[in-house]
Amino acid sequence: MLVRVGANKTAEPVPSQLSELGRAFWSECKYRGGSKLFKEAEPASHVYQIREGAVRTYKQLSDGRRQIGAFHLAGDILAVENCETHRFTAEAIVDTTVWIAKRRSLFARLAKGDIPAANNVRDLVTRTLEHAENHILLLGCQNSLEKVVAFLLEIDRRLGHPDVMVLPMTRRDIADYLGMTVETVSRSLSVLRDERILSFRGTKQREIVLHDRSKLAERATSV
Amino acid sequence: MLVRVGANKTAEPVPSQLSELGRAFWSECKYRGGSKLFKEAEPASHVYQIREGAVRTYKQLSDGRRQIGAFHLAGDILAVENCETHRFTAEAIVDTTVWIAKRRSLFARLAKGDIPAANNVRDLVTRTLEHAENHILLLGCQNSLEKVVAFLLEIDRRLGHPDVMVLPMTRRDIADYLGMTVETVSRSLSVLRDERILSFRGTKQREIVLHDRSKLAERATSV
DNA sequence: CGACTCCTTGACAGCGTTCAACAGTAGTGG
DNA sequence: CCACTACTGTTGAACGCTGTCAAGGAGTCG
Repeated sequence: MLVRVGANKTAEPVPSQLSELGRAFWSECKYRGGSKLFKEAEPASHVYQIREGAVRTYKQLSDGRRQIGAFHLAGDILAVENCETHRFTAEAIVDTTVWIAKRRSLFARLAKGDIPAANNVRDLVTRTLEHAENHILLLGCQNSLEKVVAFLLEIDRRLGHPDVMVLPMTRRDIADYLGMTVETVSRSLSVLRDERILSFRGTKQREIVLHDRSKLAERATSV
Repeated sequence: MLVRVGANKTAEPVPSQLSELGRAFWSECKYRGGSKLFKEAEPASHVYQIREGAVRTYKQLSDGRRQIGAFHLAGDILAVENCETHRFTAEAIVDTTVWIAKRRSLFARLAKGDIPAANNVRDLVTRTLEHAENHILLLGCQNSLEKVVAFLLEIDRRLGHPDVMVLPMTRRDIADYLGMTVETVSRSLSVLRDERILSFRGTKQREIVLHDRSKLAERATSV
């Protein structure tokens, strides 16, 4: 389930905003796809930085309805904004490597007046809020096709506009992120495929090639 | 539109978390219903504390669709979390009195190591995030009746469970907050009225009496 | 009074859900 | 290797919730 392998020893750069905190600050953990990093309402003891893989954060209702708040990809930092307890559950979508750091260590730095660290934390929280507000706009105002387009543009941007977009998440994850059903997600993707805006690579339906990003963006909701 | 009347001189207590910042910190402004406190994308120069009245914050799409992110009532503090620029528009719903303070003054305090102020700011931001995440859950997972029930319970709680709930906002505001149409909001309220869970006082449809809060809560979505 | 806004209600349509069937893939074990 | 199962994703058909359109009542303001 969870394997701590000690402080990181790789030579890769830390691709994030808290890198200044230094290597010794973090230690590495691995999670199998489907296992939880933490659960809603648990005490928030650590912050997480994704090194490889992907994580979904969600809230769930008693009858099983699930709302995914965000997908977290390599480089993303997680749970900085959670205070005493986690307000949602975090689950590895695929096998995932993360660096974790104790929140206490981080706050100790902040208390000592570490200005850059404080700025980084503030930036992270601001970005989280911004994402949530855009998500609210999407859920409240957009129709199904617009939602799927917005999702594709978001992931494409966050993956750095790759030739082939490899989605770690299932259609169900996408549906629960966009507040719709898997069937409607699938139908919307089929519409975009029929319009030659995208295609699936090979027989896998999780590898998407965007043929016309500007045409895709035209289908998006404009602010 | 906007009338500055100088530092506040009333004897009322400051009903909020930033009260320790002191009276001299704030000055009073009045806004007519419908006028804007600030617009999306404007530089964020002040923070706002509502003394009387109500404010809606929203984002708007180019075709007119509007998503209200939150309603702010007396005592609420606004725009602490906005960094360089405001990420949404804030508009007085009715005639509203606010205290405003320069962000620079607040940040100067934080920079000087004012721990209580920093904690208060962190609490405010956490609460804002929590509200946004619950809002996402509502918009993504709930049907129209559940949304209206959630709205009523939220306002009832924030007004301190009054005998008569006087809504400052229109049905359109409620609809744009819940991601539905005015007609459906109206129909949902009629359902609750027909079930004797609530009634309208007098001929005004903005004054609501909750007859059975536990029955109302049963209709709510449970986590 | 007329013009306007706000709200409710009815009729109807349509978007998205629900239900169902089916195909493709992956994993497991004989 | 194949059989079997579980899971994932797509597509079709029908239903129903919610949006759209329309009408009308009630309150407000000049």
